[in-house]
Amino acid sequence: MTEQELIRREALAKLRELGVDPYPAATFEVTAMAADIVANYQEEILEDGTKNRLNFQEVALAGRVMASREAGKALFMNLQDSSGRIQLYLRKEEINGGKEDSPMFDAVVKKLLDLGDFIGVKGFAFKTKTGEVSVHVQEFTFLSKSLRPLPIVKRDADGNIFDAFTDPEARYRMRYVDLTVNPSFREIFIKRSKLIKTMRSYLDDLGLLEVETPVLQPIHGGAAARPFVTHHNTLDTTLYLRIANELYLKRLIVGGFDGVYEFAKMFRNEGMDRTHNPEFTALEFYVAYKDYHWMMDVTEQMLEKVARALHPDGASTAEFDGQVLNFAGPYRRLTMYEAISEYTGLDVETATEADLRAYCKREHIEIDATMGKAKLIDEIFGEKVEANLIQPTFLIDYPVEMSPLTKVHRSKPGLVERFELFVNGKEVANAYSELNDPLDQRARFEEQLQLAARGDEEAMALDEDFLRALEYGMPPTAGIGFGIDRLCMLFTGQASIQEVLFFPQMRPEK
RNA sequence: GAUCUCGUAGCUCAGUCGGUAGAGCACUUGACUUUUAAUCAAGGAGUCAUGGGUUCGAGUCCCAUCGAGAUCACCA
Repeated sequence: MTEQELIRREALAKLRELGVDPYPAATFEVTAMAADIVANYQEEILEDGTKNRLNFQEVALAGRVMASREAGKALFMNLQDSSGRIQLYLRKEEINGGKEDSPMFDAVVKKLLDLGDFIGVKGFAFKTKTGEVSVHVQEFTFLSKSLRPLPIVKRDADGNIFDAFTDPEARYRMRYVDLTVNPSFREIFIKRSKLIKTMRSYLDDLGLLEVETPVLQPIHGGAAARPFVTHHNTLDTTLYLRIANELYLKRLIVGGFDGVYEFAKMFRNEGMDRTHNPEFTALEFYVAYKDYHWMMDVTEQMLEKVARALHPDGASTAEFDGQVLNFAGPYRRLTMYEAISEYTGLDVETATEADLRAYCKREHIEIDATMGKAKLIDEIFGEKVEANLIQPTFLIDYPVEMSPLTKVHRSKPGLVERFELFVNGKEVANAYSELNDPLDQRARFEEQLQLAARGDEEAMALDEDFLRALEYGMPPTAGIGFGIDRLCMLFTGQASIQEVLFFPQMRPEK
């Protein structure tokens, strides 16, 4: 144990000796928040020059002590609650309750109270002679003793920051410390909550039903990714943590719900980097009797609402890496073929597989012999186009081979009715006119099985029960999935997914 | 998975050519009845990520391991 930790444990023991419970059980009734007092305290100066305090004259606050400045028989502290910080002013005679021999001020407050401890105070708001709104404490209660020193960040009058707690490893492993001492990171998570709340309320207004579907699945369908595998003892069977919930949500459309949505944790047993975490959050929703054109309109409306809800001035924009992204619709709609033509000059519609291979070779795009035309197109898109799609852009009409759950295009042979939304060069949503032809769906699954047989680890598994559901009949349906973490990154200006997850995956300590 | 960078006090960091481990904040003791990065005085605090090697001598050089970050690869 470090010296400072030992000192705190001794302080804990001494508090108990003095009859102060460091961890009391009783409710402490909080009646005011720090930020509210600081923002709204009012006083007036009367004609005779005396001050008249107008509000917050009986307040009770609770929080952590984040700074302490002794001044003889008085003491200033900064108290931090969930709303922010406020200065406290304590005087010996009041804290001691007028009793000469009381240990409360000299022993308890000045010696045994440490930075990071939780306290409750009662008193009245006032302005110090330097003009800072503060609370004059008349009653003081210990609420919880902290046994480890917090890496408290200091800030001077000009806003310069000292000793910022910045080590990413320590911040992610001890998010509780990060959140306590780094208020700017708190804001990211508040925005995340607001983003989800805005989406949920938009979908509720559309009349969709929020549902829950299994995380433990016997067949990991709906996407192409390596799953986490687990085992159920009673059933003695292998189960997978879901890589997607798409096939379950569609079963609910089959069952007669016209619109369903789920905010769902997904699990993919793949690499980690600044845009991938093994578990991440998706929003998926499916609406009967709609197509992907309708879904593009809805996406524009929803994201504009989100942008305005998160922007401090209610604007439809977000700033990322110096770029101003505008989420007000309509977004640019570009077919896959148009996009490639625009950024490479290639006409992929008429090009042969050999033409595309030659192009990739010339442009040093890595390919292998097993790739068909569709896969080559996808590679070229990824290398040459994707990074250019900064403002929200719908990329539409993909080759059928890459989209086993998507309905074939109503007029363009070889393509499917699919779009992906790109923002800042990254995919943030993926949507289809859902494939509801059960025979076509079976054929597509079988193609995937052939890919798997050829060694494609990410080919989609065949789900007999899902096919049975489609055979009973699914109405025409539009569906979409959003990467919530990546949206959060965009709206909070964060380059790393770890900054928008409370507890990003880390290697075990030690 | 590959490459690069990093790991020193609770936090942020310095540490020269290989020669007794440093600073600020935090902490301890004392002073101070409106301070605010409070101030002033004194003091304590370290398995230099871990293990090995080279050397008379390693925080420093070499190797391995662990952890983190970045870039790349992979990845709906």
